[in-house]
Amino acid sequence: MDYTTIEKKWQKKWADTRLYSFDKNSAKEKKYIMEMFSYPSGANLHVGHWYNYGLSDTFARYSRMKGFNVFHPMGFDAFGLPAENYAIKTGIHPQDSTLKNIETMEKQLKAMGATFDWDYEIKTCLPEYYRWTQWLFLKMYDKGLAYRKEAPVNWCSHCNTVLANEQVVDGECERCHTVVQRKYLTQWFLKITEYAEELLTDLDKIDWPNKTKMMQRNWIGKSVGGEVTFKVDGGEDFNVFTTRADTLYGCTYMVFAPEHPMVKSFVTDEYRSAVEAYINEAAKATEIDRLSTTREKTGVFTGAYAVNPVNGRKVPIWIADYVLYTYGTGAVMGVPAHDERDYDFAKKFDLPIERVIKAKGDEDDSLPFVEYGVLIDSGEFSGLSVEDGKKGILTKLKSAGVGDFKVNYRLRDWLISRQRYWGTPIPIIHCADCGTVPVPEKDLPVLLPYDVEFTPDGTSPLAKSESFMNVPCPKCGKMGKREADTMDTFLCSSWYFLRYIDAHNDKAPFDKELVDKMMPVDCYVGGAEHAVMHLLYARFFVKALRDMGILDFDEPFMRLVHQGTILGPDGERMSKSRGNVISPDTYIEKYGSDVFRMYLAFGFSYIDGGPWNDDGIKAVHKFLDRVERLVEKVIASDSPVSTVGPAEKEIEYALNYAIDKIDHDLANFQFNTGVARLMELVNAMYKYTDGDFNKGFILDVTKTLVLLLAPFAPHTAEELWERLGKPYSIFNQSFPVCDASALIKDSVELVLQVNGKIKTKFSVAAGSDSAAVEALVRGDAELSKFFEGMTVRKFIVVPDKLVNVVVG
RNA sequence: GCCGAAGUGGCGGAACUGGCAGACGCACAGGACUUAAAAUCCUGCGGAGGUUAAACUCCGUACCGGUUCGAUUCCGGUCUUCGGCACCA
Repeated sequence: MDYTTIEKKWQKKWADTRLYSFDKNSAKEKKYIMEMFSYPSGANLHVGHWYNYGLSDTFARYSRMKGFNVFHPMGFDAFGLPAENYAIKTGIHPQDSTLKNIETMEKQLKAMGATFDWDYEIKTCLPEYYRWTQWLFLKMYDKGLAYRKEAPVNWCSHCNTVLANEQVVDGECERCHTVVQRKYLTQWFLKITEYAEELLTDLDKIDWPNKTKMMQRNWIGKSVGGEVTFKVDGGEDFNVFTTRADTLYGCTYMVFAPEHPMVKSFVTDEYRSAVEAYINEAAKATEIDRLSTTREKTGVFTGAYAVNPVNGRKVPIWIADYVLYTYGTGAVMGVPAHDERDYDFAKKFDLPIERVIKAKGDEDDSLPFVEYGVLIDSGEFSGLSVEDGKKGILTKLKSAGVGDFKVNYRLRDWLISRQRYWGTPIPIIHCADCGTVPVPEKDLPVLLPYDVEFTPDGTSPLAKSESFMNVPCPKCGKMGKREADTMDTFLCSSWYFLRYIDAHNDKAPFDKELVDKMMPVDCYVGGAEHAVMHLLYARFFVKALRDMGILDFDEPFMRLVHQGTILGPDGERMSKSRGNVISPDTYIEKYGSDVFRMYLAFGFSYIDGGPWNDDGIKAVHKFLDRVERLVEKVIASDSPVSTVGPAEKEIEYALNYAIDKIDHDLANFQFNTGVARLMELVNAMYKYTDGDFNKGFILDVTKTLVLLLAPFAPHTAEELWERLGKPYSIFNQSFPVCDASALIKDSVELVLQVNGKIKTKFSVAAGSDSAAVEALVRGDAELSKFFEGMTVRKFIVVPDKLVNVVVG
């Protein structure tokens, strides 16, 4: 078959007849299926796009044939750093390169022959979209969920610019190799931490891969403990968070994060220069390095002391970079006897180590001892269990007003400010008198000006546009300045699934009723690299919007599937520098998109991915040709047979087995085994049609075969459906239903094991109970000879599966 | 380093809740068809031993150990590879 030609033919017909146009008013049950939209980076679709979109489309087609009203939209995550960097390098404006890339990708996505309804397409860089991103930001602001505070950025003093983490290589700027510094800027945050608890508990409501839920749980990082108020000797109070309040008597020193603002106030003159030098050094280390448990601990004494509220004891205050300012209170109590990191630190700097927990029995008694035991040398609390000790100590501190029970989360608020051009402008005006003033709704969108100098020179690109920056304050009318930063692109992707549903609404981001009806997304497919950030931000957005009354459900994505990664033929991640990039285009030209898609379906376990292999694609090509020959052979046949005998029974079995399995496989994204079952069916049909056969019978089987093939190879199936004389379109047909009665077998084969080793196989009537099988085995000389003369200790029968005779 | 996964023939991969390891396909080998090749069709194909050929025996799911009548599957440990680590998206 000339796949390229028939693909063009059917793509045109599908488009002309608007076959995949979504009908909002359909009476059928809706199914919202979507893939993570793509970033319009390079010019052409990558194998990864095909793998994600092509096979999700197979799932969408299957869902459609299963009777659902499928909503399957597509769009582009069009803002972001790469386009801006490309512009800095080439001088081509991000908007021009992005829109051009989108055009190319649209064309290629259409050539894929997927069921996308392009009427609902989204491009996040267009004002008609980002206008509503701004609107949603303002809602967050109104609700008190958006606020400003100081936060560090990576700063390259040579390039005079903020660097993304990606642009920092070994602590240096990737372009000029200047050592990157931490610089503090006032930036916008969204209060995702307010939703920490719900983000954690609602994971139980959704059908997501366990590993993804686990990663989100750990990212949110709930710890139950308490806060203890210490006092700087001769200075202010400060809090530390601890999950081990029971070890408070064992606190022998205190550690502050180097960037903690209090450090400057209590450091003594004698230690000031050493502390400042350390703070500067610490500013260079990455967070990953700082959290490393094997890295040599560093730190300096500040000269100051802290007073332990439980016993009035004074302990030295140090600073060390293993304490992070962003977690807890930015200060921790050092209990070296019962914490690994504190132990390492105390050993290195020769700080006292005092044991306050003893093992319950004669367990391991070495330090650090991090197990739960019994309190010792802890005043009135000695003798208590760890659990009771925590409660007792915190209760006492609480009544004295120097502590309380507290739950802490590792999750931090979401920093959304970006000192870049190619993003959604933050709709805020800074006024000398009124402070931060939101742009009134009627003035949205705040348009991103086209003509802006975005080469890095120390300020946000937008700050350099006079016409953009200088506007009257909406409150008092005096001249103010616009916010010059843009938003993190993760904001664009935190609500696009809502906009798809009502993509052209120019009165609101979307119609509430429509969104409540269509959401949540029934199946969301995308890479595991988004397991935490994007997927957590989107969940947060939905919960925040729900609390504002903008929508009425709790979770955006009911089911989540991660596709794997297709590697280069060498087993390495595809990259231009490695020269192992497989371009789909050359294969599409040669074999067509059905063959390409079906190879991706057959050659890999969907969630694992794996290395590309040219031989595999030939195999699929061969298979589709084989299906075509079979169809032609059946149509052309004038075989006179019309009887239905054992051979037909066998085909019935093979057919229904295939329907049953393929149905299950498609529902579970197990495309590779689905194709394998199709191949088995085709093999059986070849055997059956070798010689004379019942044409009427096999013609029906062939039609069902083509229906089963349709989600995997849509163009080919549509073509074969037409050749079989069936009416357009195969995608308005129902997916075949398995006839369970054809799968019932009279007898089954059982395995006979002796001591777990297979000896032989034998047949029994299907459904025979254990007693009957045991009697049969014992009574049959051919079977019992395998354990003749031995003492049978146990006789295990697993009905319809096996027999294991345990002898001793 | 921390968090989360993965490891099965020469290769891609299969094995639903612990029950015949290797489905399906590739590669390879042999055969049929052909003047020949391609295409197509048929047969074989984890390793070692064994046999004229079979039968049969042992080993085998990264490695070490455990639970169990029985482990690719569950538990503990080790190694390797991959994803994420808050400004790539």
